[in-house]
Amino acid sequence: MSSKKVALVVIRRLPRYYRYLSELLLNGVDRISSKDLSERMGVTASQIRQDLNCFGGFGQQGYGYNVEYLYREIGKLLGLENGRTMIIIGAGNLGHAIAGYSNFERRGFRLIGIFDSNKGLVGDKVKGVGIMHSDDLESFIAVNKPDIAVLAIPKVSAQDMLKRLTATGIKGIWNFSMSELKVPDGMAIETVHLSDSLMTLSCKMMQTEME
Amino acid sequence: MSSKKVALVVIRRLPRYYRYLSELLLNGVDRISSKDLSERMGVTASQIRQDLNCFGGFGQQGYGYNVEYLYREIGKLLGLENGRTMIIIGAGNLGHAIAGYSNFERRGFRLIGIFDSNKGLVGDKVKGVGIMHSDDLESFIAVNKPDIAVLAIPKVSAQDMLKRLTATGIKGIWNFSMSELKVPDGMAIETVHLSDSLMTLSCKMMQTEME
DNA sequence: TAGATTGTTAATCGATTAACAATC
DNA sequence: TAGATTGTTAATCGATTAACAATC
Repeated sequence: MSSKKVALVVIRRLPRYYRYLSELLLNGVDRISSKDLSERMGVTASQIRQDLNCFGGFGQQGYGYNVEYLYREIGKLLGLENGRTMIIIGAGNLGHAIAGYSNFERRGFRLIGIFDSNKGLVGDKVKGVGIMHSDDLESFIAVNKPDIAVLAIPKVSAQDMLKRLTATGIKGIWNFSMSELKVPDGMAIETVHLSDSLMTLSCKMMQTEME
Repeated sequence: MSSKKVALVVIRRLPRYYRYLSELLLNGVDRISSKDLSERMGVTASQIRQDLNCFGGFGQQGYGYNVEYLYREIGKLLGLENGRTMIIIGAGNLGHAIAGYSNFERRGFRLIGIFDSNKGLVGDKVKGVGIMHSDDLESFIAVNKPDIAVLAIPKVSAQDMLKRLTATGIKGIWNFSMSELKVPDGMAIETVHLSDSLMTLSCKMMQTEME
């Protein structure tokens, strides 16, 4: 049933198209050609057309793309119209920071719970969402069926937690723990490797320093 | 002088090699072949050898690689032996989370200052480092010469702040703001796009959902 | 209709993998 | 020396760019 698998490099470019289209929309632009968009984004027009055609024909020959239509279609591809709900596991600094990140709501993600294994934190509220004890995770998920779990816990507990989450049938993991987690089929994972990212910056600095 | 430029895809793999080698070292393994390492990491041995040879020959025919030596050499490539110092700009949730992220110290990065434009926060300490007012940024940099500035501020202020930082001669920017920042030659930037990452996860979920 | 611009096929480029001679 | 494994070249694969026929 599934059309042939879309390359991850293409998927990773969709959010960027989405952001640019969102801005065009805000500026009242109602149509755009791949050439025009390519110049604003600093990519080739070919790439834009190729990328979009992985998912279907959203444009019209001789006209270009309708900004609002394309924006909404890419939103659908990104699953933003599904009204994703999420829970954060780990109410440390990082958990708090993610909870406080207002941009997610703008994209249709809704935080419905925060969990921590420290009983001292239970009952506190972050952005109006209460912190619950990790022991109650399974029962909460069974009732509220969140789409995404955000892992903001130390590396050592991450693998165990993933196992528990797998059993609950949760569909997406946004992983900030250091671990290299393997997820079963039918589950999606996206890892943000902060420490790798900082080392990459440092390496880039080495390169520029010796130019 | 610079040997031919190393591809970014290769640079981005170095931190991962570094982590694996660190673990081998911890486990007392003192030599490893590209084949053995490739199996542990789930990549090809060819790729490991190609990647390493972008920077020089670190191995020995018939023997493989000395773990400690290779670990230290990759550490050098990553600039981890430079003892990088960093400042965080923006003491909101994200700034706090980054400050509290102990993994950076382990890799030789040292936080020496935090700045915020909110006078109410000035004087507070995070992880033993005091929050200063943004007005004092330039004078602080002039005296303490930090290597890296972490941008944990809203999108609107990011472009301005980058301009100020450019004037100070700072060499690396770790950017958590939404903006697509352009940096001048001689400056390195690494952007962490949290909201793009979350949308990517959501898109991956769409793909797995329809399999 | 003529002009514009897509969707798509073909050509190019770069990155990954395979193969093997060099050598420890 | 023989066996092992690198460093490096050649082959393959995939992603990007160019070109153009289809068509609005």
